[in-house]
Amino acid sequence: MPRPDKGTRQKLIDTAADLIWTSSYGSVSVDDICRAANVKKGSFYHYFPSKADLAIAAMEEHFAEDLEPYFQKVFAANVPFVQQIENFAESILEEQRIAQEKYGRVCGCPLAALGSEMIGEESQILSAKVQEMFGKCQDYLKAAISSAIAANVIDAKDADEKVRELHDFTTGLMMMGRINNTLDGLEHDLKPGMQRILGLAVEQPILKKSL
Amino acid sequence: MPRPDKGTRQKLIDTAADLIWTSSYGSVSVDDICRAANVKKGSFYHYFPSKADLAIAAMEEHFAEDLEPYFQKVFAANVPFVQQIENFAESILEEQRIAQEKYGRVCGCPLAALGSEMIGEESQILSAKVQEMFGKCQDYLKAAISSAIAANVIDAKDADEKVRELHDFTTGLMMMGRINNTLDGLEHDLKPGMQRILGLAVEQPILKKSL
DNA sequence: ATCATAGTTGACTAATCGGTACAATACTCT
DNA sequence: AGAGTATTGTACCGATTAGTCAACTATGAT
Repeated sequence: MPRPDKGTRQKLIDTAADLIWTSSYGSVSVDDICRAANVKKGSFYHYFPSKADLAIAAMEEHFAEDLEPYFQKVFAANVPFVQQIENFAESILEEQRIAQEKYGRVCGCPLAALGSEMIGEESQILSAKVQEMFGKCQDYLKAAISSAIAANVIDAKDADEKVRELHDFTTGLMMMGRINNTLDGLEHDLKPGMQRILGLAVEQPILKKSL
Repeated sequence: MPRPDKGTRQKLIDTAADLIWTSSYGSVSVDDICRAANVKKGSFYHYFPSKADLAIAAMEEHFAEDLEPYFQKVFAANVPFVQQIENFAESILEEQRIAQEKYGRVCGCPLAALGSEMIGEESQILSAKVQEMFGKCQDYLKAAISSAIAANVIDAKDADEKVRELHDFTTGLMMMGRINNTLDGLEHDLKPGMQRILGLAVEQPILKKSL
C-alpha cells in the first residue's frame, strides 16, 4: 500500500456532510463538494463511485462517530431512566446549538432532512439507509424504555408506541427548528414534552410555586 | 381579453404540486412538470416567471383551497374543543390516506418537506413562504386553544407553547410517515398524542376495561 | 373585417449536471 | 534506484438544467 489515503477521502465526507446538512442533497453538486474540499473531481470518483455513495458514507460516519457514541453514553445502563431522558434532551439541544454556532443557522436532523428529500423512485438506496439508521436509533430508545417499564419506573403498555412518540416528537421539533431557523421550540418544549410522553414528572422551568 | 386562460395555468399548478409533493422540489425539473402537464415550456414561462414562482403559487393554492377550509371547518366556533381536536387529528389522517391511495405512498406534510429542503442561501423566498403559511396554520390552533384555556376546558399557562407542541408533534409524525412510507405512526399516535399534550382525557383505543 | 392581444409553440441558449478517460505524479516496497 | 501502484489533475462527455425568444394562432372588441 503506497500512500495510506491520509485525508482526501475524509475531507470529502466532512465537506459533503456540512454542505448537505446546511442546504440539501439536491442543491449540492459534486463540483460544489470538490471545490469546498479543495479536491479535484478525479479524486472524488477515485474514492466514491457516485454522489449517492458519498452521501451514504457520510451518513454512516455520522452515525458511527456521532450518534452511536451519543446513545451509548446517554443510555448507559448505570444511569437512571429519568436522568437518561434528561441527558437525551440535553444532548440534542447541545448538538443543535453547536451546529447553529458553526453554520450560522439551525440545521435540524440531517437524517430526517435527507430522508424527506430522498423519497420518490430515484435513489431508494439513500432512503433505505435513512430508515435503517432511524431504526437503529429507535433500538436504543426501546431498550431504555423497555427496562424502565420492567422496573416500573414508568407506566406504559407498549414500549414501541412510546418509542415512536418520543422519536416523532423529537424529529418534529428538530424539523421545525430547521424550517423556522430557531432553537426556541427545542429549548422550551423538548425536555418537558419527552417527560410528558413518558408520564414522568415534568419539572417546572422557572417558577415552582403554584397559586 | 381574448381567451380566458381556461386550464393551462391550473394544470401546471396541480401537476407541480403532485410531482413535488411525491418527490422533492429539487428533483422535479421544469421539463418534468411540462411533460406531465402536457404543456410546452413556452407556456410555462408565459404564466410563471420562474420555477420558484410556480412553487409559490402551488403553495398558496394549497393553503387557500385545502388548508384554510379545513381549519375553518375543524375549528368552527360552535364545535366544542374536545371535538375540534378529534376532528383535527381525523382530518389529517384522512388527507394522508387519500394521498397514499392517490400517489401510492405516504407523502407527509408538503409544507414541511419543502421548507426543510429550501434552507440555505438560495430561494429564501420559498422558505419564507413556508414559514408564513405555517404561521397561519398556527394562528388557527392558537385561537382554538386560547378560547379553550379561557373557558377552562384545558389547563395551560401558555397557549403559544401548546400550539408549538401540537404543531411540532403533528409535523414530526407526518414527516416520519413520509420517510418510512407508513401511516402506522399517524394512525396510532396522532390523536392520543394531541390529547396528551393538551391534558385531555385520552380515550383508550380498543379495550375500555381496565384490570 | 380588422386589429390588438392573450395564449401557444418549438427551437434555442449558456451553464451546469454527474460521471469518465487517461496521463502525470507521488508514494511504498524491494 | 527502480518497479509498481495509489492518488491526483485536466480535459472532456452527453444529458439535463432553468430560462429566452420570435413566430404563430386563436379570440374578443370595435
